[in-house]
Amino acid sequence: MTQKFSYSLNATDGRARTGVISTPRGEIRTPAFMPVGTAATVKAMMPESVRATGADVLLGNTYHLMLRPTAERVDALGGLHKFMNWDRPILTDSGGFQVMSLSSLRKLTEEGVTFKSHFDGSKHHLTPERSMDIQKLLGSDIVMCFDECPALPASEEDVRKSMEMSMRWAQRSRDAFGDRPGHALFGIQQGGVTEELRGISAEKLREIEFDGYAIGGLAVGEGQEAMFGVLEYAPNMLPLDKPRYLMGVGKPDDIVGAVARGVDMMDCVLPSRSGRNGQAWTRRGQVNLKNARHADDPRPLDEGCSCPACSNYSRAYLHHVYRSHEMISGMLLTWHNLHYYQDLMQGMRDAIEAGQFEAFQAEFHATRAMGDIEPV
RNA sequence: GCCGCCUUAGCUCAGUUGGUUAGAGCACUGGUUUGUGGAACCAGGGGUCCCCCGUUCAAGCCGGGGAGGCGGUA
Repeated sequence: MTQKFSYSLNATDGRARTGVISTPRGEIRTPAFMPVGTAATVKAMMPESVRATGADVLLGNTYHLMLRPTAERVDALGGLHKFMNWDRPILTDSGGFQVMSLSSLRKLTEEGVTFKSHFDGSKHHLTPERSMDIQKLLGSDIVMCFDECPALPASEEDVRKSMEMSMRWAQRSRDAFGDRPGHALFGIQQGGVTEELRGISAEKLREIEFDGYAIGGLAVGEGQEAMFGVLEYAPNMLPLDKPRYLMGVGKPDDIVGAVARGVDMMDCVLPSRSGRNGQAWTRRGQVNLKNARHADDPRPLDEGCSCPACSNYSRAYLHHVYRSHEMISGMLLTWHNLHYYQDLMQGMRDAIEAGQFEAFQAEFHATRAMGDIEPV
């Protein structure tokens, strides 16, 4: 018999919580950070290296894989896990984020969204039903509802209308998903930065019933203060006994703040994208390896880090290979960034289970406040 | 020696029939990235336009002289 998808809560400390999501493809320790592998790869990383950083689950993307290589081709080749050589859980975004990020390339109606491919101009119709179909073809373990992610700032009226449509799409997604043991469907709360709208959205999602609940529509221009404001109440509107996923977040301090407010899962392109662009995230904050001050620095990026970039290479080397446009630059920094993010998650899980999360946060902020090490 | 071509930012080069504060790419100095259209993007610093003389209201551009460089030829 197929193992079911389930979530169990382990420990709480304040509003922060640890738990485990069980799937037929393995367990996900929460709070979890999920590296983003949009196009069937975490850019610049081998899957075994991603795993070595401590990741339990990856993201894939409906829109991008639909265009290329197409969901049907992935299906014919044995599914996304086999295709990309990652046998652990995969969460797929529904294409809802692209409704915003590719707004100049699409038309939106109640029925769904028509995208004009940035590759060849061909038209692709994405509806809740089609998004469910694609995510099924991909073999996704955690399927996301098709929603509209509106950019902020926006008028409350626009956010309300958008949220209401996303809730109708959530029902259509639920209906189309059907009964798929071992696979999960997550609803996505919308409502911008308005508590009332977030409440209406949460109520609707709970009524439909999902295997997990995402908080969507944040980190889209509102700023950290406003986002934390929403997180003061949004997680509490969602069921206690299901995972809560804050979509698209974020920077390390966003992540710590979100976990403190009861979030269980997050994803973000930042560690991987920054890595390819010469930027590192460390315990002492953001470090730009492009900067001239690293050129003669024999010290590691972060001497407290055990990743390959920090164990085997100097800042001077990381600086050199970035400036030389060598591919290993993106590889090493992406690895470091993902390793740091996973270290951070493990640190939070340990602290929560030990009832020390407040002290952990104080230490986290104190270390960052020190700033990066002085130049040699 | 003679003939031809060239000389504009650190580098490689654009610069209309003379007309505002002389541009680009790369390099340099920084910054930004939040459910990836991104090994991306943004901003900034930097120039006796080889030198001198002339013509002109006005010269990177036209004329003369000189200095470097490249090529050809004795």
